[in-house]
Amino acid sequence: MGDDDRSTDGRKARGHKRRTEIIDATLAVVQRDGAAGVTHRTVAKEAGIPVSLSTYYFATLDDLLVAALTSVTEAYTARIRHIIDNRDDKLRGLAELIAESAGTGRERALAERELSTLAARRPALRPIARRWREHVAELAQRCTDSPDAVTAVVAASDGLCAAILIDNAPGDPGYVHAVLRQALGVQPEATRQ
Amino acid sequence: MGDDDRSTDGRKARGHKRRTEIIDATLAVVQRDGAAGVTHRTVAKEAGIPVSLSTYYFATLDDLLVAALTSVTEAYTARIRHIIDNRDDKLRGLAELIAESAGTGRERALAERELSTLAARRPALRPIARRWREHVAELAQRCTDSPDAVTAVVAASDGLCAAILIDNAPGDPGYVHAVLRQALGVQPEATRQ
DNA sequence: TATGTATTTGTACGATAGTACTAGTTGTAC
DNA sequence: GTACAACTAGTACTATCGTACAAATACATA
Repeated sequence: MGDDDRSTDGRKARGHKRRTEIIDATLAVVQRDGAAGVTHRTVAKEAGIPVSLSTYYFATLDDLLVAALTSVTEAYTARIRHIIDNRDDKLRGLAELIAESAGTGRERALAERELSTLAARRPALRPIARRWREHVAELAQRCTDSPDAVTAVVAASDGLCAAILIDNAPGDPGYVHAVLRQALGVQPEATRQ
Repeated sequence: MGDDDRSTDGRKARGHKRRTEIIDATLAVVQRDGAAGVTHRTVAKEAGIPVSLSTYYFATLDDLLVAALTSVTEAYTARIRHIIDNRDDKLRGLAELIAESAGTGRERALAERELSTLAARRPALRPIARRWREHVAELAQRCTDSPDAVTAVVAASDGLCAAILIDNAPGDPGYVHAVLRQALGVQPEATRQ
């Protein structure tokens, strides 16, 4: 009756943990070498496990990429949902989240974009990639009644991310916030929360 | 003194033509199978030429992808420039260009996005990918004096493209135009050309 | 403790990749 | 026409890929 992880977790829990480790290793590879660099071997090396263990949890490479994209998207949508539920100045929260992409999470954001591009070509992945967009839309709906404004905010959010990544611009939350407000159509002196 | 293409073109011109053919074949492969499907062999097969001919014009696979991205981006920026120079209702022209992505050019637009994502990871390609963004900005500057509005339009343009591609939405020029106007911050009854 | 299942590992096979190499062909300039 | 350079083509080498497979180990449960 040891008290280390192995004994207390149970097989099912440990299996789930391994799965998560492999997904994390996959994301690390995507961050470092891009989606094209993802192979069972590179992932296994990153995770410090034999190749056959990677194929044990993800029979095909496609399964692995799907799982990685799902994981990334769920994490992102969770953050947006948190802003929607707990934040008064939602647009500001969104701006900070976007700006953060340029800071510590730049490579991470790049990986997300790469995986989302991958999703455009795989119908099975489209619903997943679409989800974060729906969450941003829901956030925007709390700030305006205009459908066009909602669409503009969603599109601008995506475009701002891309701009920050490609232009390698500094992710200034204030600047991003100003642009989002512009897309929202609010007057600077009369911002709706 | 023949009058067929081979004789009149000269060696240099024919070489350039071959180069273009290979680039087009590359874009066709990207459209069909994505950037990951681009290999010297698939491109050569698509172009109907032996593999070694592809490597003759593009020593490495990277050279080929760089050339393909450059070609795509130049074509796109040329169209934007045409709108800037010859169109009165510039925002409308931009909207139509974006909406067109969902119609006949959907696969094409998808290829462009894929290649642009590729560019985010290769510093050498960033200036090229950035160029179309600068052109859109220039277009927007003809419609407003607000820097934030310009940024919003550029970001929204990119985001709208992505939305159309991923959500597979219908590319309605009127709708796109409305959203762009929203980003621009003009009132529906007082559109500044 | 015994057993069955989940997990882990090492190894191997066929396919395909990038790219180098050599030889043949074509067009141009003298 | 002759020589030179550009172009075209076939082939082969090495590396790495996805994936399959069998054996070994660990662990929960009876």
